[in-house]
Amino acid sequence: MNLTPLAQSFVLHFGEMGSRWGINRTVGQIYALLFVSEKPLNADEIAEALAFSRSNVSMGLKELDSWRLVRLQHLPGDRREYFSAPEDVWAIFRTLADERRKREIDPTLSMLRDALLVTPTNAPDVFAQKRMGDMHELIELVTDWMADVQKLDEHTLRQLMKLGAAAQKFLEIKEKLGLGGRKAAKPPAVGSPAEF
Amino acid sequence: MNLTPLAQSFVLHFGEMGSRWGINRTVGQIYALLFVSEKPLNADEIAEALAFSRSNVSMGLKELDSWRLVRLQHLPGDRREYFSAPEDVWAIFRTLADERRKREIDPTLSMLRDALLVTPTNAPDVFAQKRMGDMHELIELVTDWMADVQKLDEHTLRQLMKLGAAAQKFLEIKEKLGLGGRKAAKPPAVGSPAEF
DNA sequence: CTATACTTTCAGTAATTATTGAAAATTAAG
DNA sequence: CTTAATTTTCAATAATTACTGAAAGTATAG
Repeated sequence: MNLTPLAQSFVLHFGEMGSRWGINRTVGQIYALLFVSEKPLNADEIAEALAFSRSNVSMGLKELDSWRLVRLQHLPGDRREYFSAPEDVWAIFRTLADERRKREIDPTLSMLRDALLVTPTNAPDVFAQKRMGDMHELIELVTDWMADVQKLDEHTLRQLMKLGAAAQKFLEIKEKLGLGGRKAAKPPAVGSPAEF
Repeated sequence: MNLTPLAQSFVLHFGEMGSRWGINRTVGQIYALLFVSEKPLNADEIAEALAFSRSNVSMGLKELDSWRLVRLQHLPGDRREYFSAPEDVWAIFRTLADERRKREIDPTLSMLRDALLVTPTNAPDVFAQKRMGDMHELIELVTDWMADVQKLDEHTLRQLMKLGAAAQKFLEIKEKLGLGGRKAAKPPAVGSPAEF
C-alpha cells in the first residue's frame, strides 16, 4: 500500500505529535492510518504502509488496544486480524478522556487522598497539606464534572457546548435574583454568547 | 534543606507522573516542591532539596517558566532569583489548559485546516478528508467551549461544575417543549443531579 | 571599572525509550 | 495430530532524551 500525500501528511503529523500526547511515533502513525482508512487493515498492511517492522506494529496495536482506540475484527475466509478505528468521533473523545483520566489523574488523586489522611506534625507540613487539599478539591471537582458531561449523548453534548457562555449568563442572572446571597461574580469578557 | 516525608511523597509522585504528563522527572519534582513550599526558593535550595545539579535546576525552571507555571521574584538584600508556584489553583488550571491547548491541540487543528483545503482527487482521499473534517469539527467545538468556560471566574466556574448534569436536564426539558424539533436525547444515567 | 556572585549554555555522558529480527507461542486448517 | 500461517515476546541495538560539570555569560556591589 502507498499513502496519498493527504493521508501521509496526516499520518506524519500524528507521529510527530505522539510524543506530546504521551504515545510514541509508531503508535501515533498507526492510529492515524487506521483513522483515515475506510477498510480495516491487517498488521502486515500497516507495517508496509508505514515502513515499520512487523513486531513494532504488533506492539503499537497492543498499545492502542490498551487505550481502547482500535477494534479488532476478522474477515471471512481470512485468518489474519484486521484493525480499525471506531468511526464515531464523539465516542473516541469519550474513550480518550476516560483513559487519560485513568492514567494521568486517578493516581494523583489517590496519592493526594493518602497525603490528606496524615496528621501534620510541623508547620511546613500544615502548609503543604493545605496546598494538597486545594489541589485535590479542584481536580475532583473538574473530573467529576467532566465525567458527568461525558455521559451525555452527542446531540445533548453539542447543545451544551454551543450553550457555553450562555450557561454562565444564566448563573449570573440567578445570582442577581439573590438565590445564593454570596458575592456577585464579576462579569468576565465572554466570547460567543450563543442564544439561550 | 531536607524534605518531610509528606512533601517527599508528593514530590516523588510528581516526578514519576511527569513522563505521563509530557514533562520530565526534574521538572515535575521542581514544580511539586515549589507548590508545597510556603516561601519562594532559589535554585540552589531546589538543587539541594532534590539532589539535582544546579544546571539541571536551571533548565527545569526555564521549562516551567515556558509553561507559565512559576513566578520569579527577588527578595530584598538578596541577589539570587527566587521562584514560587502561584497560589490560586484555579488560575493554575487555566494556565495549564491554555498551554496544553497551544502545544497539543493547536498544531493539529492547523494541520487539519490545511488538509481540508485540498480538493481530493481519488476515493481514499475523499474518505480521509471526511474523517479529518469530523475530527476538526469536534476538536474545534470542544476547545472553543473550553476556552469559554475558562474565562469564568472561580465562583461562577464552581457553580457551573456543580450544576453539571443539571444543565443537561435543562436541555432535555427544552427539547420536550419542542423548541428544536430534533430527535429527543435518550436519558443517560447521571451521577450527581445537583439541584437547578 | 573590577571583582564577585549568580545564572545559563553546551558538549559529553548516562539513562531511558523505541525498534528490530529471531525465536517462541498461538491458532486454525487439513 | 501435524503442519503452516499468524501473532507475540524478548534480547540486542539504535535513537532519543535527560543530566552533569565546566565554561561562558550576566548583572550588581563596591
